[in-house]
Amino acid sequence: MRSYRPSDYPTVGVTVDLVVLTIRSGRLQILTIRRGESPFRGRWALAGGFLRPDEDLHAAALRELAEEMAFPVGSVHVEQLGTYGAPRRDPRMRVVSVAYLALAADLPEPAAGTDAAEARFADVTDMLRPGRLAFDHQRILADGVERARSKIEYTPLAAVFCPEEFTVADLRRAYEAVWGTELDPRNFHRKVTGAEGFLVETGEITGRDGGRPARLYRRGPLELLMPPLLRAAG
Amino acid sequence: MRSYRPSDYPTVGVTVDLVVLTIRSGRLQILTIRRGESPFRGRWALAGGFLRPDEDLHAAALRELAEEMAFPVGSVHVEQLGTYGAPRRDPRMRVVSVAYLALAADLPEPAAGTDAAEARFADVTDMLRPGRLAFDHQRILADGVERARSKIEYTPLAAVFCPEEFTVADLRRAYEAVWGTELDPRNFHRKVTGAEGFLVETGEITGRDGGRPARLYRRGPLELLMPPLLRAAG
DNA sequence: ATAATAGTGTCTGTCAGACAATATCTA
DNA sequence: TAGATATTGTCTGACAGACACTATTAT
Repeated sequence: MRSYRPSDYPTVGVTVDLVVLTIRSGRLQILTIRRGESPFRGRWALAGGFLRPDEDLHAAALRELAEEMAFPVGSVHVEQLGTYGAPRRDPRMRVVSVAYLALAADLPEPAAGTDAAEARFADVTDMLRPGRLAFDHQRILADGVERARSKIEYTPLAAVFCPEEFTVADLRRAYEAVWGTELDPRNFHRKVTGAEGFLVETGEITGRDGGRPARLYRRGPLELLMPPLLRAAG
Repeated sequence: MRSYRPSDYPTVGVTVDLVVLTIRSGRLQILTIRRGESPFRGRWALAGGFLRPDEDLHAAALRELAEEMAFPVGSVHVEQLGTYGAPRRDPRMRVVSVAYLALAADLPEPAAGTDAAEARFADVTDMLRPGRLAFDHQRILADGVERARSKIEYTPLAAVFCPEEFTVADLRRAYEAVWGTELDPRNFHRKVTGAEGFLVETGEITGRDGGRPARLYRRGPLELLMPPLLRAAG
């Protein structure tokens, strides 16, 4: 029925929840907020909040991100992940949550928001275990991680996990962290440097490690990786 | 802010809208409903309606589908497409629409719903032209078509556009209709019959056309096509 | 020298696109 | 017979995984 009298439908709260992924210490990590109020008081949850009256969904996601992070929104990738609206997923009232996926390079320590007691990054593998996250956020996180894992197969998006200038090895370690696999450095190198437009050489090289210096690259203009990288082995 | 007093946030209507795609006369077609009331009265729009109090999002999509179609829900693929919530996308009130994508074999003629004056299938290429659809439904349709086009690359989903038993040529014509391209029948044949689990032979053959009879197949258990089919040429 | 990391070259198997050739029907 | 469609076979080029090998640094 497409009639718009408010009496026709119940009060529904619409929130925007965030799956914020980054790589720290070589491991894929997720931003979590410790809840300051009931239900699930003291438990960890995804960042999120209510959609505001005149706010687009995407804008709400960016706002939530900025609230939690004191954030340099430049090099962050944000995309809609999916919407979760099971009738009793929030015990207090009907809530439909639009989840967003955010991927970013090693972020500054999070700043706790208004009514969130605490914010931190936690290992994704840990938070994917049952009972670690409030509400249905474990499921949302699982969907977000799977989206990230498949998206870096056919887009150059893994570069957002790296600093502005990065080596091929940096990029490979980002893939390894997200996929949880090991890749052959030589085949990986050949593949990504051979993909026209994926990487742009800066002309500079590193000199810090105990090996041959590596060239530095920036993200190129390529948006779609054809053929895609394969998760099994690189 | 994650506090749940109703005064904190505005009234938001949540609807579920449907991009129902099928193939008729060799062309990809979309289910459209002629609107019976303002705004956009008399214009065509996607099927859809309000989420009910105790209803899951996916269940709402299936209900809308059944309402419009008098539907055999068996061989239909339904998945969430995305959520659209720009502040003034509906001129009357704030509406957040969760869009679903439904793919089905040649469907029975649609049955008009409660307050929809009329329902019909229309060519997708036609409805993608500006101004054909009400609200932001052109954008939602475009997203749905792109999702379908990419999804049949790496899943055996194109088979839902075919009858229960179908020939390799039937399947190829489904791909051609969705992608809007022509595929080499010989390479296509080799590819899909060679993909373990994509197709299961029924043992029967056709005899109706003016050529060599073709074997009949059913959908196999395969869920992910590796390597994927390529849109450019098959 | 040895360890460590960066990068190149090469081999082999698989699979894509192209298309010739064959099989089996209708008219 | 000609025409249409189904199916198989074959050729060639591109690219994957595997891995030997060279290059350049730190210790």
